[in-house]
Amino acid sequence: MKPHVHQERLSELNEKLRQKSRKVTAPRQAILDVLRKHRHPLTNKEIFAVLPPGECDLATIYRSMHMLESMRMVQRFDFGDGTARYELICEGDDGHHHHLICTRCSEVLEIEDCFPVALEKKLAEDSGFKFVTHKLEFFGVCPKCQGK
Amino acid sequence: MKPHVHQERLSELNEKLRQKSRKVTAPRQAILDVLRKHRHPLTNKEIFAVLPPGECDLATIYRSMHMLESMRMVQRFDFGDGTARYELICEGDDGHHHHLICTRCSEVLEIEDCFPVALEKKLAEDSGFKFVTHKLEFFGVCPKCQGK
DNA sequence: ATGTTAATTGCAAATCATTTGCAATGCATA
DNA sequence: TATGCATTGCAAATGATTTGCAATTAACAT
Ligand SMILES: [Mn+2]
Ligand SMILES: [Mn+2]
Ligand SMILES: [Zn+2]
Ligand SMILES: [Zn+2]
Repeated sequence: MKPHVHQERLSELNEKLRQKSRKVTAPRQAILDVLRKHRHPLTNKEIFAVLPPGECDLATIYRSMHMLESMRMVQRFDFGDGTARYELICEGDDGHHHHLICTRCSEVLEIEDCFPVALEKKLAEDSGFKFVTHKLEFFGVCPKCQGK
Repeated sequence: MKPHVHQERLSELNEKLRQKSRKVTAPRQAILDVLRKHRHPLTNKEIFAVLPPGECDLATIYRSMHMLESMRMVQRFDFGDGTARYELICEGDDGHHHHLICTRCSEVLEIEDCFPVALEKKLAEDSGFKFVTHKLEFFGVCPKCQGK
């Protein structure tokens, strides 16, 4: 890959990792590179499949995603099929957003709007709950799949 | 259990099952009885635990829930912990609703409001998707758990 | 009431995603 | 370069769910 891209990523990684006595390793760099190239959430197995053979063990990907999630570098999503998906969190973004998923071909649309924040507040007040968040995903049939 | 309750449930079951050459069996009746007694979603294991020993195999519960879901007698929910939960669908209801779950003690509050229907329409128009639905769950810390 | 037949069940083994133990390896810092 | 702790690969363990199959049973026609 291009050196400057590598450097850029590395320094960004360094920043966030060094503070927590975490190491910048080849597997972690490789995983972040994969996530960079995709705009939609990926499963661990998908990341593993994209990675050059022998580059990184699947168990390492699982461990890495947990770590990256805990340090807010990736956001975890659940499409209801029993498999976790992860997306890189962009600069100055909290990662919170939603998707519209085709139930036939699994195409994914990124959804910018986030409604329930308003409802969230109301819920928190009414229920006495604090730190209220939500998970929301939309499902439907995409234009291509509507034919049959 | 009381005879008339049994009859009531049995006839309701009969109605829905007979049409599809499905059988009214003891395990299915027992499972529905358990769901009747609970207002919040239950996992298959929870249903299994409540059932009298030897009443029904866990695999049978899994199979029954699939069937009951396919005939719209139960609604499946996903709280993001990798375990499916099911709730009985009441008469004249489509089962669609949401929850507010305490991330500390797992207490569940049923949420009546459903926002995203409006957003759903807009999404469908903008994207060309059809049959758009959504899954939405809220998470937070309940009053009891806020102490520490 | 009894027989026929297809649906259903229990049980064990198989799957699938995810986690974990542990010895070997590799980063960060002195 | 040496040291120490984080990290990795690999294999085995877990936990939820599914599945194959022979035995059982509900539904319905004798
Ligand atoms: Mn996304
Ligand atoms: Mn509910
Ligand atoms: Zn949102
Ligand atoms: Zn809703």
